[in-house]
Amino acid sequence: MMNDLSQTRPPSAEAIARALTQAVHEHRVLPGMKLSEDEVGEIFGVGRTVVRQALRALAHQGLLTIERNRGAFVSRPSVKEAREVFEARALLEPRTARAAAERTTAYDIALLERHIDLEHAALDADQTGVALNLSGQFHIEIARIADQATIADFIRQLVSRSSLVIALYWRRRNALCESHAHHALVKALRTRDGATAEDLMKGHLLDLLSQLDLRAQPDAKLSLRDALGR
Amino acid sequence: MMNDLSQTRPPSAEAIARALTQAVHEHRVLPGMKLSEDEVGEIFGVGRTVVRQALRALAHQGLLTIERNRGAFVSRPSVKEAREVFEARALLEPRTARAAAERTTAYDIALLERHIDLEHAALDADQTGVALNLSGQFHIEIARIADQATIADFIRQLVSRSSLVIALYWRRRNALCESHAHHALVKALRTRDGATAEDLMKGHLLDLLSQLDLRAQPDAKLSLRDALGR
DNA sequence: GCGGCTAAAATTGTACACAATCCCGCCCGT
DNA sequence: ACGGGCGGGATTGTGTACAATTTTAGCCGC
Repeated sequence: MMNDLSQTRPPSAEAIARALTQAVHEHRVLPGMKLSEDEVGEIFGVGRTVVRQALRALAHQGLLTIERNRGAFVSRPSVKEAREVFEARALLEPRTARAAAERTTAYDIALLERHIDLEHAALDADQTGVALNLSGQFHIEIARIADQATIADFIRQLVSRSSLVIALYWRRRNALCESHAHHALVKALRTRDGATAEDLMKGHLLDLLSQLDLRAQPDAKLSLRDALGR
Repeated sequence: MMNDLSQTRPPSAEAIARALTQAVHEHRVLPGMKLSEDEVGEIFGVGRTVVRQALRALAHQGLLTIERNRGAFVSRPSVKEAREVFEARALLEPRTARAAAERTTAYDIALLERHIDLEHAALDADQTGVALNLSGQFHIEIARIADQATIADFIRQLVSRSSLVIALYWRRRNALCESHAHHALVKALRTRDGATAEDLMKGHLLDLLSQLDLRAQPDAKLSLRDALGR
């Protein structure tokens, strides 16, 4: 699975950050893995300077944790951090969904429905990682529809960390639960029903939280590099 | 006003970021100002590498805006962004204040009251910038008391941007309004009155927002360097 | 005088070399 | 055999040189 970017021009730090982010969101790179500067640089064909920019950007976003003189590791949120992520989402997303409902256009609806279709397609193809990533982007899309760039940015970070939380604490693997919740949300948005959208989002987040197992302690020692398939 | 760090060891990127952040929060460095890498590096006695880390960190936080091949500038939030900042704060802070009320310890109360004293002292000394910074930190302190690290981080960013918004859109200069609101909040926290704390915080944020003039277009071309007093 | 073009100066972007730090295996002593 | 200390290897941290880009000043022509 060669990245087509490497053929043309040296990818920018943002491009590398995006690629790594997607890999983490799709659970191809798991919490605890180390991202060596040399390794990443060689993979993407850039010097360490650019890699460091990307890694530090992801660290500021909470996706990576940089330990001085040790390197960058995919974050492993503690149980407390996991709860905090969903508590923050509970504060931000329901109201945002309500605001989105009052601003949704027909084009937005089409986009969201197409998004859900992609989720289904990924699930049918047994690409749960891809489906999970799309599922997260659905929430970001709603924040975008609400026309709240600042909040959307926060939600993006929270969804990102949620991906880590799910990787660590998810209970069972059959993740086909979300589809209906998302579909119901789209319906509420289509009918401009802000109150329902807010309630649905709140319930949806509680649902997600309830499917986590926040007792166990995470542990893992993981290899690397081939998880990206390179 | 020499920074005592420069005498001992080269300050870290975090230290530089903190110093710059404080300077911006205290309105000694104003929105639109350019932060040249060489200049900052010379001031703090470090190479550009470390400066870049600090600048990029602040950019990720929203305090600076980095334009490629042009440099780092203190962000100048648009009117829309200004509204978004306070809308995000309205979502996060009231609930957080309620949570804080239910967890406040006697030590926290003492800390907050001492904090308010410092605000008063700064105001009496006509150091409105310092007072403003302390006023912002008060909000961060409440998030810390609520024991919500994730949300506290978001609030920290929002308070930071609020400082920029105030620099651009503040209506009148006599900023002695906050003291009472903060004092009332502490009282609610002391009595473990979460509902009142939530209401007070909500009102306080609306109050702040109402004192902004969000019609005018900001513009300024500002000198630099001596604003830091170096 | 004014607009556009050109070149030089200044500033940021990137890579690389070297220093600092950490990790791990080895060795030695008990 | 086991624990502590030591040293080699590997990885990250930082400064610096050079490349790319932008900006600005100067100049010419109109």
